[in-house]
Amino acid sequence: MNNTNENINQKVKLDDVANEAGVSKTTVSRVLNNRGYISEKTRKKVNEAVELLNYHPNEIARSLFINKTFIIGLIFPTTNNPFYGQLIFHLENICESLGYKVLLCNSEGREDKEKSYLEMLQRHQVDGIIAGSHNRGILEYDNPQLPLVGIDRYLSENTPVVSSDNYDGGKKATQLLIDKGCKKIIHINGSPSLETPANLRREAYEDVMKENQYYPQSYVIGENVIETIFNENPDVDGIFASDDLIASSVMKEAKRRNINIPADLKVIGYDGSEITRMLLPELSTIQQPVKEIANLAVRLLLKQIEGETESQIEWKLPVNLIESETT
Amino acid sequence: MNNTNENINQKVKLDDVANEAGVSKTTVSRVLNNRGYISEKTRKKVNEAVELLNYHPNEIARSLFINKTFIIGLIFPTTNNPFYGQLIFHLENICESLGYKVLLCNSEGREDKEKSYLEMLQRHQVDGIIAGSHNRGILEYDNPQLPLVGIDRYLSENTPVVSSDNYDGGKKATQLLIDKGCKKIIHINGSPSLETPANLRREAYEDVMKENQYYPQSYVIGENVIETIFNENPDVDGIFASDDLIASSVMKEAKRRNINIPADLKVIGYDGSEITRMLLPELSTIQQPVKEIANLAVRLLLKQIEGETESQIEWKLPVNLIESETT
DNA sequence: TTGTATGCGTTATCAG
DNA sequence: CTGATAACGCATACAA
Repeated sequence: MNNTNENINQKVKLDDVANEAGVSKTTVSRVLNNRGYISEKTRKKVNEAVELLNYHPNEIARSLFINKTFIIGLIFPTTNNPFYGQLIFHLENICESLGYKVLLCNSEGREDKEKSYLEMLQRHQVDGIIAGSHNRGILEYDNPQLPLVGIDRYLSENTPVVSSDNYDGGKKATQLLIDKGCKKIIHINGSPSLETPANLRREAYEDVMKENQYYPQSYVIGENVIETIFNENPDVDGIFASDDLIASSVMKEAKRRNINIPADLKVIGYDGSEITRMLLPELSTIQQPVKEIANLAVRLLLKQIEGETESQIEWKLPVNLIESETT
Repeated sequence: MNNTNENINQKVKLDDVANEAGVSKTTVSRVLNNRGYISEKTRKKVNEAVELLNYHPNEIARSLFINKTFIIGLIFPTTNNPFYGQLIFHLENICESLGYKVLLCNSEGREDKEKSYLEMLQRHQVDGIIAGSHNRGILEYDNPQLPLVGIDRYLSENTPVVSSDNYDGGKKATQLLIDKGCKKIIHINGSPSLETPANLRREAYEDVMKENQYYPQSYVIGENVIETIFNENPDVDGIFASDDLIASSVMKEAKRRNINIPADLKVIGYDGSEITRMLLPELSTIQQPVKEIANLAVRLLLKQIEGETESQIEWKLPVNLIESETT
């Protein structure tokens, strides 16, 4: 007893604290978790022993017993992207404030990685998963046991999806270009076959174009799309890109071709994440309410974890048009 | 037996698989872990049962037994930053490829958060921690039991630090500005009191300036530094910022003041992360070998985890000067 | 080649 | 108010 060296070579456990304090481990557990009645004297003894031995409860053992890990899995394409970087920051932040930790998974948009991550997270007994990526939704996300929320992504029939109001965003972007006098407006987006809510950006674009008697022309992101667009449409005077990175590539290519923005070509992007706003403030864009999206996603997930049911599946949060110099 | 509904309302465990296959759970465990001799027949039976019941081993229970979680804690200021976003992406990627998962912690550079994360990670029995942030090194990072690696950050006396060759980077940046004819060069950096390896960027700057008979002038990041710099030094013609985000702010302020870059003012940053290169390609910068840093950090950590010792503490990886339009 | 019994560190039940 | 004991799901030593 009173051996301050107990913690030298081995992790100290409940038993060690109990020995040090001269009580049973049940009592120590009770002190630590504030359960039942304990005399002030033993409480003090125990706390001193905890302090002395620098004891840290083993969450793994605890998790095994209570059958809950307080861990949330996050599956997104990559943190190396302004939008996802910001989203993941907020997701982690909110989880942390609610006592949850996050296991991070960079799927790189690859189905095989996503699949193995999903499996891994289940083995690790995560309490729930928040996933988003512009992948097809074929995955085994339909385990009814597993609390799940998608961000801008349909995961399975009944899993909640949180996203910005993509349709409204697409509408605002297209309308702005039209209002600014563009006649030949082109839209760039991911493949429609991915069936993500981001498709609504395209739908809105097409609807607004038609309403204004213009011919909608959407290109799918891929090898040299931007060059192709310029080559095939020398008279293009407006481009609505479905994210800011693409918009920045458009700007770069326009510069290379000596096309003046905004005089000859107007460009608007989508996302409006902090880093993009900082590094490319001249880009007009549709800003997503990233923090609110993260917040809602976490709350919907926790509801599921706590067994509450929520009938609403789709959640759309309002976007914000940022008019800058490229329009 | 042969009840396909066993997995409806409860997590299926080893015992369930054993029952289904008509063997003991020891046998199932052996099949799953490829240990000892098993007949082809039982192996097949077991695998079928696993398939049928959609069994996922409980990593938590496994971790408890083998006293290892295969989880690495990552403590960094925020994923909402091009450099850290990219670094964390690679760290996670490399860990994943080696069978480790990562618990993500956004410290926001706050000491209190960092402290509580550190505690949390230990409770969760992570196998090791990789941390980086421009904080002071006062934390309780000196638990000799806990494998640890710092990135651009001194954590404690003997914990390995991986960083870019900050001194060489600072030298290259400063020398470039001098070579380009700048006479009045100013450096912006974090507080020297933080005692991070990034201070070497400042040291190199000061050394090179003195060598060239120029007067070194360093400003510390803070409220309105950039405005202050321009106000106090109307004749400044070169700025070396210790990261690209600051450099971009310098560019913005210069634009506001109608100072022409690079004609009247040359600017160089530090980091050269992918996103910055994409969104602000015109910025000259010192590029860190992010992937190599991540790779080395993980390998050094795993060495510690596996009990190998490594005497070298400081690891400096070569930087790459990217000359673009701002110089 | 397979099965039984034990323990990893914790919490909860129940008895004292 | 406190302590002994079982159980969480798994992997190992030891038997058979």
